[in-house]
Amino acid sequence: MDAKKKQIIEAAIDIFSKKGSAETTMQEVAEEAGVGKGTIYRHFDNKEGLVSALIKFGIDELTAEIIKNIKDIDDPVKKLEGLIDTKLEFYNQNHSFCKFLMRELWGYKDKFEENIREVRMNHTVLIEEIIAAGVETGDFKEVNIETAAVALIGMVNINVLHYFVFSDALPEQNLKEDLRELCFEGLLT
Amino acid sequence: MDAKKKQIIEAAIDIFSKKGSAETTMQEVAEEAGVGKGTIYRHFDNKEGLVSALIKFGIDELTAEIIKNIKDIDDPVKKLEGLIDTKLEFYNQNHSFCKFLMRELWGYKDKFEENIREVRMNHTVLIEEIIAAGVETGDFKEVNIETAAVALIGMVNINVLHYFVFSDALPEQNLKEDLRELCFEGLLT
Amino acid sequence: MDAKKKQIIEAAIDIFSKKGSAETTMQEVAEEAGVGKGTIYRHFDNKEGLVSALIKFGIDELTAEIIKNIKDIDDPVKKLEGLIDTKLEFYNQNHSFCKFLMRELWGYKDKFEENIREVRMNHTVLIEEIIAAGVETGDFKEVNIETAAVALIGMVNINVLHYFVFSDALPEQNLKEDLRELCFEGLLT
Amino acid sequence: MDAKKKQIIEAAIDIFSKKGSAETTMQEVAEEAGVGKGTIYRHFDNKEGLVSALIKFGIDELTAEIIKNIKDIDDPVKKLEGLIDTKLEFYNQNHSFCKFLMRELWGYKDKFEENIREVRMNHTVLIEEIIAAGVETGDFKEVNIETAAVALIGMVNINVLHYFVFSDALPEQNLKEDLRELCFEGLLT
DNA sequence: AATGAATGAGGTTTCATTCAT
DNA sequence: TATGAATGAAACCTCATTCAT
Repeated sequence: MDAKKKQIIEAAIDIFSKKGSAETTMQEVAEEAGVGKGTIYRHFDNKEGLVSALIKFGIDELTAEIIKNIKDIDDPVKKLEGLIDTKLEFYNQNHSFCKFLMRELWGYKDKFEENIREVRMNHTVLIEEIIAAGVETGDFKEVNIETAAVALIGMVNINVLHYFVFSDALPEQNLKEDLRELCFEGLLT
Repeated sequence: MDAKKKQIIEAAIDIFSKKGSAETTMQEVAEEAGVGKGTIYRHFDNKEGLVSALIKFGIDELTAEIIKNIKDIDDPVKKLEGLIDTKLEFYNQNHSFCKFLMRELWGYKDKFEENIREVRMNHTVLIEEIIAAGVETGDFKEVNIETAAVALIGMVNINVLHYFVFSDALPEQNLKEDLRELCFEGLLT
Repeated sequence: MDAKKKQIIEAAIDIFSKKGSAETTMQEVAEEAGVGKGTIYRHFDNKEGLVSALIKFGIDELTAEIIKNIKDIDDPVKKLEGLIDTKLEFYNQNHSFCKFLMRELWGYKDKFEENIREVRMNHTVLIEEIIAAGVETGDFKEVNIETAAVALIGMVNINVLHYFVFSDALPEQNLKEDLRELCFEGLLT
Repeated sequence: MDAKKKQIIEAAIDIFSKKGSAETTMQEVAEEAGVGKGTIYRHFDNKEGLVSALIKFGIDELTAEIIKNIKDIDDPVKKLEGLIDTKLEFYNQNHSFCKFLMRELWGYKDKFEENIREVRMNHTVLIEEIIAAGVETGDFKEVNIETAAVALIGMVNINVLHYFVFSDALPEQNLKEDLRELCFEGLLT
């Protein structure tokens, strides 16, 4: 990828994640990236296009990371564990982007419809397939696949967002284990 | 409450939930409410104050509903069930508001800090207390209370948001049961 | 008409005629009119709409003036004389507007198509009808009506524009008579 | 002249005549000419210089053509006929340029002052001289030379522009004769 | 010499907010 | 008290021009 485009993407993620894309001006993005305003428009159609591109860029990286980490695992339980771990690690290493993503993602239907679809294809469906495989093997209960996948996403994402917003960092210990346990065995003793 | 203030709140929720508060003008809120723009400023300090008030208004209603429904229950498991049920029913009956709330809530730290605190006090903490009680009685595992509470919120809220965004309605059957099962017993057989 | 709208129209004509509409900013129009920029947009859709409205406004006034002055004349020769006189007087009394009109009118086809049509309907056709009547009565030669009407317009308008641009005023004497003579009897002795 | 400069001039005339110079970007001129943007600035100071050069270039060609065609004629009437004919033929063969010229020429005083003077020197004065000679010989009436010359220009130019704008071509027959007749003998029978 | 990526001043337009009626 | 015309700051985006390659 073009070096200048990468500069812009990184600057935009940083600054959007601090103030939100609506509260940030293109001027600020340009300054943060150390380029002229016009340069942003050479690489992205408009502000919405920039936001879109950031979402796609991040989701693609996360998805690639997940796939890399779980492609050689067969056991659905281990696969799901790997997925949770990868998500947590990715978010932890991409603090700003993570906040940005969680907040902009549930935007308004038509605005980034293309991206939301992409997210579903690359993310929800990925999880749905693992769960479906686990149901098939008898490892998982016969739950509604869609509900379970979305529940897993909500569980993990909202926890990450919660800790980032209120403590500026994930709890140092056991978040992984806690989430695994809640996900696999639930609250009851 | 002033009748006109209620008109404005209801109109604002409706229209904000369709297009997002950032994409909606005060003019549009005024028209939808059937009042003059100036009248909105008689009841709310400014646009941010209006958004804030809507969030508080909705959260208060939800919380009141939950408390009403579970205050006479002693068993932590039943209490949590009641909470999940009440949330789902409330969201289902307040379709627009629900979407608005989920989207605006994870806004940007300083913007609605007051409201986010309120939400935590009235909502997360409420759940934390129930879980803590359940841990006390031995009904629940010795999980991290905060993580578990937030996981529950994420699980429920993101599912609701997901179905509202992609299907415009909650699944007709079993969402309650599915979420209860995932929450209490997890995925594993 | 709204008093503020009139202020804007007059200011816009003044300033557009000095620098051309493309070289003038809405800010300048607002300042000249003594109103806020936003006020212009309450009365006109956008800059193009403003230019359009000015053209229509002026043409309508000119046409009304012409019709008022020649409606009671039957003789085609006198009618055409009245028309030439009225145009010269109107332009002379509306110095700025005249320059503005001549320059913006021959703009680019699709830009003000509606207005150009209006000008033709209200102006060229008006002249064509007088000439046609004169041909009928035998006062005028059997010329191509359209060519003759446009020639008359060009003769008068370009002279007015010429003198306004190069001398800032019409020649003090005889322009009327000179144009009448050229129009009716031509150059030859 | 430099081959590349000619490419640029021709491309610029083409594209300016379609959309107007204000609505055309240097980028578009460069693309149409098949050169880089920078190359245009090697041959012209800036955009205004380019427009200026086009006007001068065209006027010079037209003037040269006229002079070539009438330099051997002595009779003022025939001379003026030759001038009208040459103008019509030149415009007819340079459709785009003609529209461009007519529209940009009556621009704003200080913008192309140099060019407007040039046009006057090369064009109006040329006509004034012929008319003056005709008055001298007794062929023409004792009209105001300046008014008559400008009237002739307006008559011819506005007709050409009119037909180009509304019919995309000059009338197939008799325009020359009609204009000669109007110019020399006027409308009256 | 030729290019086109980069720039940033400057333009149009929107919209939260005010205030005279 | 209620209104909505008026305001002008501020945002997005364009494009003439420059300059490193």
